[in-house]
Amino acid sequence: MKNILFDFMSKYVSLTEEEKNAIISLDLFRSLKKGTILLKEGQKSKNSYFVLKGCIRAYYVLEGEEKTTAFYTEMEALTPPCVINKTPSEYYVSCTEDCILLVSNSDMEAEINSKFPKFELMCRILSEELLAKERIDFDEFKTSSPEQRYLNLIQKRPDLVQRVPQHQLASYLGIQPHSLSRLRARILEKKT
Amino acid sequence: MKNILFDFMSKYVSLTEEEKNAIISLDLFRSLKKGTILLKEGQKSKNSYFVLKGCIRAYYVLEGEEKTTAFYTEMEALTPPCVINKTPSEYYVSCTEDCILLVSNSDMEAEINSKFPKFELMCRILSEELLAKERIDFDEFKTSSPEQRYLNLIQKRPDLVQRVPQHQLASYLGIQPHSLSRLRARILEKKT
DNA sequence: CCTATTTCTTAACTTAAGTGAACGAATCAT
DNA sequence: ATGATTCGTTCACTTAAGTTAAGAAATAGG
Repeated sequence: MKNILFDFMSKYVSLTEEEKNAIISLDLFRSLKKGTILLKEGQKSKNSYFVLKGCIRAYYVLEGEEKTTAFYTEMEALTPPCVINKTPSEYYVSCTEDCILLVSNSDMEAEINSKFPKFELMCRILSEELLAKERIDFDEFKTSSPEQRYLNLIQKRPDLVQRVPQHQLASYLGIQPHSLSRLRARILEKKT
Repeated sequence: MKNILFDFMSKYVSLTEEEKNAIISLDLFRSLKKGTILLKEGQKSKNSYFVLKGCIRAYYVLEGEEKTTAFYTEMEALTPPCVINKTPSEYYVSCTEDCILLVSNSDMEAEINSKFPKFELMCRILSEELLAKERIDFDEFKTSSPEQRYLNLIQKRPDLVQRVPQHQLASYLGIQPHSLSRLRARILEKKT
């Protein structure tokens, strides 16, 4: 697991043994069971998550309905908006599978970053990349139909379609579960 | 104009006179006429934009149609994905009004950031904030209907509805111009 | 293993968005 | 000023998504 992390980080900065040890000594690795809730609506939190194994999802509860808006799988990171804005969380985060996560908190990050400018640099580059990616995803979403979005998802994250329940995928695609069922049937018919 | 910039920056870091002078000496301020194209599809660019006055928009040309996906107005910043990913741009950026912009390039930013760790810190915080905001916007988009999105826009960015052509707003809302017209008529009827 | 719950699909109906055509209004270029 | 293009609205029609209800399939818990 440590190697997976350091491989990931090496894409951004090269680390000395001292720096690696500093990270390990923080003791950030956590094993969590499927269904574990990491963050609840209304809660204040300083925790960020990096998925080493498994899948976590962010979802709102609106009028009693769960609305899933994001999945984070291997090598993906989530710092919930409530951590950045220091406000109570608008949404829930839970493990959709057994997970191994890196859980860090923002105070600790600030300390590490001021001690190792290299980490500060890595965090800046990483969040710039994530922002660029998020904007492209948003743009694609805006400019395509539900059907195109589903076909696009099959191409780009085929694993998600397999490992995640349909009704969670539906709201991720911005539609009702019924519509996703119908849409899938429609696609199957076209193929034949 | 310089004051507007330094007021903005002061929310993130406090600057010494030396640092302010370093920024001014970079000579980043640009006045641009309405209609000026800042970035074209296929073009490689290292430029980021910060809007001091006016409005710029990002749009794709898909099957001959312009699809506007974002507007940036006063105090908003755009670093196009092509700058981050070092790839040819997927979209266009143009001025929808006469603008005063700060135009910086990524090489220069890297140099400044390594010289002044304070700027590195500011950039990290800023992009984390923008990422959090972008995710919330995306979540809201996913979980609401075109009509709700339009009503939401009137609340959150009433200026946009005034200063930007309808057909550009439409694709920003993820719908066809015709649908926006109809939707507006529908809302007016409900009110009476 | 069996029941209870959740999840997924299908179908019928309603509502809204996509599409194409037509028209007036606004804008732009000459 | 005027003719041409672009822009916004309206209408009729098509297509797809929202909604409600019902039942089959899968899953979880005892």
